[in-house]
Amino acid sequence: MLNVGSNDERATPARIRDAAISYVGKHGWDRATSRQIAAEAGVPVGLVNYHFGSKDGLRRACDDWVIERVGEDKGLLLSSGLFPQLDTYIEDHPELRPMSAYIAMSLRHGGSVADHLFESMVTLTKDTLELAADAGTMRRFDDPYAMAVLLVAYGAGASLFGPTIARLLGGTDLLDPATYARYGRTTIDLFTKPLLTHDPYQQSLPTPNDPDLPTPKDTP
Amino acid sequence: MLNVGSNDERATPARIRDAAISYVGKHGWDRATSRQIAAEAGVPVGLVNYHFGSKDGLRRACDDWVIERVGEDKGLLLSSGLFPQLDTYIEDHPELRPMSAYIAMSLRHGGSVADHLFESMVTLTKDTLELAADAGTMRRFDDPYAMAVLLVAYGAGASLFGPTIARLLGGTDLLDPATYARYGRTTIDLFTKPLLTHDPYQQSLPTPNDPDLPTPKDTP
DNA sequence: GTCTATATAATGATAGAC
DNA sequence: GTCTATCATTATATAGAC
Repeated sequence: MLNVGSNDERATPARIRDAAISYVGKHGWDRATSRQIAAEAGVPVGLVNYHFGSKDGLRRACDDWVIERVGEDKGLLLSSGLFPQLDTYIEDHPELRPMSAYIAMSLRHGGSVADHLFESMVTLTKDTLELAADAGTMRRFDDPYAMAVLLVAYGAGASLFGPTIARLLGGTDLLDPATYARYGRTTIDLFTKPLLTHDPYQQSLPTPNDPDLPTPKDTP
Repeated sequence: MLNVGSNDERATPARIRDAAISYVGKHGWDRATSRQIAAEAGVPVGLVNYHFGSKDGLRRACDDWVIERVGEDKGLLLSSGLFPQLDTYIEDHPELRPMSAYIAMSLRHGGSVADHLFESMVTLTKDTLELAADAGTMRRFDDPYAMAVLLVAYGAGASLFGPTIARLLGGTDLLDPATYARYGRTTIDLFTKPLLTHDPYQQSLPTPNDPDLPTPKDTP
């Protein structure tokens, strides 16, 4: 029987998996229940465990599927929430939105998806830095890999706290034009002119006024 | 009766609250159960709801308590996980470790503690930037508040992904000397020399080699 | 493969003895 | 205030009819 009369021609395991990705992207695995996922997929609870063995089996299947899709689709990787600037890719590919939300939720909670994604993004960023250096838009670094790791972590912070950043900057969404203008201007300001006036690895810093207030980028 | 013979002279509500902060710092509120928290506090389950009404009441009490403590102790704010460089404060004040873990968990999941902490850290960072500018160790910015917001978000990303960063940099803990040396060197490298060679708000960027690979710090 | 019905365990919350 | 015992609900997982 080939799902005659159904309003969704995908195979049942795929429907359940996609429903799980969509629901977990909104609520996370901890709050998600097998019943809710089954309801979203339009199947009874029993089928979930029939096809995936257990809730944890479903989670592994979702993680593997997302990791596979991220490996195939560079656009999905770029819109994975590791750099807020790149989230606009989703607007042209709305079918990727549930998976992007699932990835963002995975980044919050950690696990294999977060690890795999972070590493992929580091590799891509390192390559991008080299291309930018070749093109002359960016300088080169002593430790390009470590620099890519740092930049991905920074981008992840900006992405995870995007709503908070937007609110403090006077907007509701970081990608709203007025809010993003201020955000982008600040980013450019930070990276076009040196932040620190001295390199503490070459000469000692002048003593700050208040030793109890270490500068955020100070070294121990 | 004043807890005669008990091995903990604190009042019972405080014991339950501290046990909740400790347990939730490790597992998060979703996975934490009233029974586990009560067991850690050495009291039966009934007492939890007697003193706090419900699990959600206990959560509100913990959040309020942490926010209050963060307002009183600047060191706790600085070691709240929003800048990995500052976590060393915990080593001198190990009694703050459970609350620091609770704060880190709150940052992952959002909520009132995360919002309050982020805003406090922005204010402190903005003041610190001004002090550093006065001392001559840092330049000044067109939009100091937005710059503080951006730097706190970046620091939060570095903190939340600290274990991942450490692993990719060849270590196990970001604060291990060898690992932190590489991390610190990269941070200094990033902030002592300009990253971008052109300011796109003043002149157009040269076309990159691959238009599908936007540079991480590009503007829309 | 799909469904209904159920088994088993754990949860938040409460009642009542002391 | 503190404890034991229990309620009602909900979760995951499974058994068995079709």
